[in-house]
Amino acid sequence: MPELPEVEVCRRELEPTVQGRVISGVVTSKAKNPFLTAARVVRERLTGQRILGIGRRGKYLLFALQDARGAASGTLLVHLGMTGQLVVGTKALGWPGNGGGVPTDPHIHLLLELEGCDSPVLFRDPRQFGKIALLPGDAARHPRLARLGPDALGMEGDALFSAARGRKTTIKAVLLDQTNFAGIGNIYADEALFRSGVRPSRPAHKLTKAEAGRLAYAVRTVLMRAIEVGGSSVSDYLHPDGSSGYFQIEHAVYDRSGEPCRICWGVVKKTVVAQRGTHFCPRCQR
DNA sequence: ATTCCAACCTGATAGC
DNA sequence: TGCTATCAGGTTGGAA
Repeated sequence: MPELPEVEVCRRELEPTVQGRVISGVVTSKAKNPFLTAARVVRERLTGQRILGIGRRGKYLLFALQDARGAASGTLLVHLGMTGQLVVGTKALGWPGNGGGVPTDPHIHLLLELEGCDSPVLFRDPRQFGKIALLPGDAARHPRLARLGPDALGMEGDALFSAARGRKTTIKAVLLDQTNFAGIGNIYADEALFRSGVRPSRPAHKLTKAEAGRLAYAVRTVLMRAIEVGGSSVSDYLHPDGSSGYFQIEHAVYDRSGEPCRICWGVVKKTVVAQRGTHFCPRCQR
């Protein structure tokens, strides 16, 4: 569920509280899956580092680090996966505080104590699809980042047209492929396709230049709008009364199968495209 | 080279 | 009521 807008909102809200602060303590969970870098190494290498700021590449957050002497000392990479969340938390989550103890919530995989902060930064992820890695040197060369295409926020029609040209797969698969453009997930693929009137199952090579232009515009605007209203949290998709973000209120098709299309009043359908649940309006999208 | 699909994991829910 | 089966999804890595 966290896609580019949710990650960007997270970055913007978290940065002011961590920027310039020194990490005074690190706690990790026993879970194995989230750690691309061994938990012990994360604890040892992160302690004492200063966070210069938070960047973003697609759905990845990149914490720029500096050592005690003021030299750049690498990057903490965080991917939220599907259920990951980065929050500034307190004892409500079962952490005794003051450098002692372990969070009672087993889903908290990383806890950063910051000098001068009462509350630690927590990375919580029940399904453990999220990832934590510590990258020395040039983060961009890490395989996880090196393969990513340009940020989807800047998608241009021409670039989308060339990415789609000659492909035997569907246009939705092209949007979801992070090597083409980074940041689009299932929700915003469906929403952007709806806004541009393109059916998700359309063979990518049949997309016209005009459609590519409209779709790229739809991608940019839907991502920007979602960021504006705080993203959408649908990990709780069966109770979409919107506790975290507000964008799910504006979803035109995602998780709306069987409901009326907001444009034509036809029925929104759900199928499988690119091995994902896919929502669209058969009348508005051709 | 490109596309497809299983696997990773947990929690919510549908069905029996 | 309580159990089991199914599904959700981002990414990778291996198969087709």
